[in-house]
Amino acid sequence: MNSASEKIRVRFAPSPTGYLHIGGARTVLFNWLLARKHGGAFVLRIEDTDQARNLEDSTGKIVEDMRWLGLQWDEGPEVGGGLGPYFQSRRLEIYSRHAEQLLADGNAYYAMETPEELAAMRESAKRERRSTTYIRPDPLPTVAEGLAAKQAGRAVVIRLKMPREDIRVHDEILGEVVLPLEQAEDFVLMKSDGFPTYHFACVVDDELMQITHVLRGQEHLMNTPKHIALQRALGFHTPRYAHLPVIFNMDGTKMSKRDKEKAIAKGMKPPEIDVHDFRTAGYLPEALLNFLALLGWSPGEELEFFDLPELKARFTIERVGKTNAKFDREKLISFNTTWATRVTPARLLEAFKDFARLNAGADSRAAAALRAEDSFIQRVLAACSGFRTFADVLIKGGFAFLDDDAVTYDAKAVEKVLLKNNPQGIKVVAALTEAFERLSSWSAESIDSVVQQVRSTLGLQMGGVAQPLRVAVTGNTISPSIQDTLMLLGRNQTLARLQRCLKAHGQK
RNA sequence: GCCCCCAUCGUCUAGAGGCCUAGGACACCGGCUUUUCAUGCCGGCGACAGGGGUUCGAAUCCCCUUGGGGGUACCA
Repeated sequence: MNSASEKIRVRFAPSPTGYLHIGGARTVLFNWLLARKHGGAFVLRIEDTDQARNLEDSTGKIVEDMRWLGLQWDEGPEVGGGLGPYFQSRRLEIYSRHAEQLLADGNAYYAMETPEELAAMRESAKRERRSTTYIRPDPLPTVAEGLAAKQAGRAVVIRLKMPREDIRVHDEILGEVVLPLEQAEDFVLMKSDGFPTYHFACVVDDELMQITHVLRGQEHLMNTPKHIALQRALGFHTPRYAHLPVIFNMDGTKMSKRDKEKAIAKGMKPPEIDVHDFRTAGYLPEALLNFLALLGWSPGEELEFFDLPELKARFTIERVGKTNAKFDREKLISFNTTWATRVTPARLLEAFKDFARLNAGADSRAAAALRAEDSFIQRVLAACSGFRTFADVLIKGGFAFLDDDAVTYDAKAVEKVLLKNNPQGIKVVAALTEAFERLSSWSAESIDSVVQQVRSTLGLQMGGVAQPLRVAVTGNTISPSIQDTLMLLGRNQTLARLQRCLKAHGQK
């Protein structure tokens, strides 16, 4: 899509209203890919022009999520660049200057309708089944009149005089899109608070930051004619546009932060929506990225797994699809399971520690894991292989990080496995304890021989021995194989936990 | 309401007129493995929204219908 001579410059322009949304992450990824693919530049620009919606430290959060994904920008917050500032709130003079030019050229005008008048216009438009709501004043207020009104304290905005013609857009993904301007109206450029609207700031900044390709969500498609009209009025060039399909929930609703609140209200576990949610839930960025890439893009071959370098090598805008996609969490989980076995042990360790840090405040096992030796964490990870997310590692292997007396017993497991049948399980635990006390060497083989011995002595099935043992040392019915479980604990800890269990649940 | 976009298995998709009795992956179902939970391996089920054209021939091109999505702000 690029001529060889053109240096590609793309941007991601989020408004700082919270964490990076999963859909935004996909947009970041595709922009990053396009820039890296062609040796271009990836700009991060913060669109903080809505004073009411800006959230404290939102930029910091977005930046952190992008870094976690491994999608570094070349210009923008924290890294600077020659075409800044990269926060729109710090570019106010630039927008005013361009607004004045538009006013002077007669391409824009001051408008002074009150909110009530605008509401009335909307009403009548609806009644008359018109698509345009705003009616251009005739005659237009002069600049002098606008200034005077502003001076008098009235709320005054600046609107663009839209040309009366259709606008044809060539979209790199959608193809030719004809947008009849019959229904486009004179939209606001400068708000009465002196801030530019999104449309205005976006067009001015894209020009000044020399953006060549605009890759954004399809919800922006209908903004494009406005932007093109504005570019023409300003004498700007028009970048190439590519509108990405939208990502939805499996039920077809939009993935929104509101889903979390709704789930909580219903007493259910909130779904992951923001990148940060997936990070906290124990997903690998490798898996998330791979999954996201395949949401809207396809390599055209029957290949499924890609890391960033491979993605970079294969990505082309031509292979981005037009159809909206649903976010299949099951498939993401499957990707995560696979990626956990594809990354190096060192990388897996690093990712797990990141997860543990994020969860240390809420989960004692995560906190305990942070105090463990790296090599020990790796042994736990290996013993839990096949896990879905790191959250499952905590469930299955968390017992290994805890101090012996910090182990809590699951009431149901204790009842079912230890206490039932006057108490069958406890007797097994007692027998095992004695046998293990006599065992001097501690290996998977010796552990296994003891378990087999006790099993045949008591005439039980394997499960009848392994489960009581598992509950006794981990407090629960889920853990790695019994040999791995005991190897992780070692002889001393195993014996300590067995004795503690007998003390807590055994017969006096 | 008006404008715009989209349309292949439940989901993500391959397919750019004959290679298609439509391929892959996830999910699902069945089997194997098994000391818990998972993983892993093998097999199975499963789609071109409907109707008209164009063509020797259409999932692929055109039109209509239907369905889904987006826009219609002094939000971005």
